[in-house]
Amino acid sequence: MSRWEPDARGRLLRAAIELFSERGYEATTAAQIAAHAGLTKTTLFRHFADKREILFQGQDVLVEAVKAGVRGAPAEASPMELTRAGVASLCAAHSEDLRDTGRLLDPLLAKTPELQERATFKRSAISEALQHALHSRLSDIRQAGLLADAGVRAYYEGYAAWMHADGTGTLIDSVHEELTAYEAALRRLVKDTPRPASF
Amino acid sequence: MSRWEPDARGRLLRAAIELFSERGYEATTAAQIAAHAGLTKTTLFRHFADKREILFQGQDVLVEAVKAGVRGAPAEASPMELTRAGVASLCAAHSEDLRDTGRLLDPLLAKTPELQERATFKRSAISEALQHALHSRLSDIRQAGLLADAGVRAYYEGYAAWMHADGTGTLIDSVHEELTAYEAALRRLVKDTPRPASF
DNA sequence: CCTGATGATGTGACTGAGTAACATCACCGT
DNA sequence: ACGGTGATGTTACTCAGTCACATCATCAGG
Repeated sequence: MSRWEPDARGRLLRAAIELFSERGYEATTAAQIAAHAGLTKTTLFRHFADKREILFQGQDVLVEAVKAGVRGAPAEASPMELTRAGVASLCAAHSEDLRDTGRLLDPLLAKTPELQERATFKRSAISEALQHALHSRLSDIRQAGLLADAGVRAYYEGYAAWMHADGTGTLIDSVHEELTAYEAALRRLVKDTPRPASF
Repeated sequence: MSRWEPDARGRLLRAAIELFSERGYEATTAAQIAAHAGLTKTTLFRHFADKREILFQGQDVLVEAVKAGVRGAPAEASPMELTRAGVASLCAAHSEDLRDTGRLLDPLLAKTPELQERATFKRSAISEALQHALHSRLSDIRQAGLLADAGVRAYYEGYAAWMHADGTGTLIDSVHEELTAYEAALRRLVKDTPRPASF
């Protein structure tokens, strides 16, 4: 299977992270990334649709994972449990070095609006997938939307907490914890809000 | 105040919409847009940071509006009422021809991923602004997040409904209606979910 | 061991987005 | 009339991304 140097995509990812971290995203040329990975600009764009996509490769997997997670949930699952199943499947879909990669990616995202835009788009794709999956099991499209938002929030914030933590906790535990907190916040919200909230 | 032909930004917007609708986004050159508006490519990029931004000009106003709306809400307002104040202010921040512009923009967005990405980014900017504004009045950051998501959902869906409707209803009514529906969905969600929603 | 098919890569040339330096021109106040 | 200011035009440039074509490493089969 493997001819030439294997794992061109992985090499390009590492090269991109390294160069972006040194010189910044805009100051790094696509040709430089390719050369640093022992390839050419043309080959780079054979693997990725554009420069940003190097860093966000494999996010499509997450969209599929979240759908599969909801689809695979037991028939008697409550709306919240369906959401949990979706984000749990999301967590399981990652590779092991996500923590290290994430730690390198995080500061880059923080200072590069162009990358934030792509990250936001990927997040919304996951959110939409989760919403549609939930909708097919819930009938109420608005509940599906609210749960999708809550689930994706819990996922991203659980991920951030897990990434920055030194401990040996797992991603999925961190996300579950976050989702539980969101569920509680939601309960408090409804309880404390007067019924006729008109105007 | 007005020298030369006035309202360069508006002319560029109309030119862009027209050409994008005819030939598509990618097939339209920045120079063509500029020429169609009686300007030059350089001048176009003096007004807008990039090609997409022509269509999304003025969205910064919305971010400010949502902040101001929450800030201006009465001290005794409930969380849901704060959210309502934010999105109401959002609705009020629009120009009158939004309906027509939106109807032209909508099909473009539907078939141009590059534009969807920017639209998603703008939406997330509004959502973040709403969340921060709510957080400063609510202390619970997770409630702020959930409410921001619900509010922005109601805003965008209310907007879509209002835009496609032939009637003479107002934007704010459509959005309020949507937000009420979301509040109801939220109540049902909490009521129907068993308390120990673990696993 | 040769040979042709296949698929990943390289080369060179091209279009278009976006930038920058410098020149120009319309208006406005004096 | 005159000078200042700000919006625009001109020209040339870098870089992202594309395309047609050439190359080369591997593998299957003779």
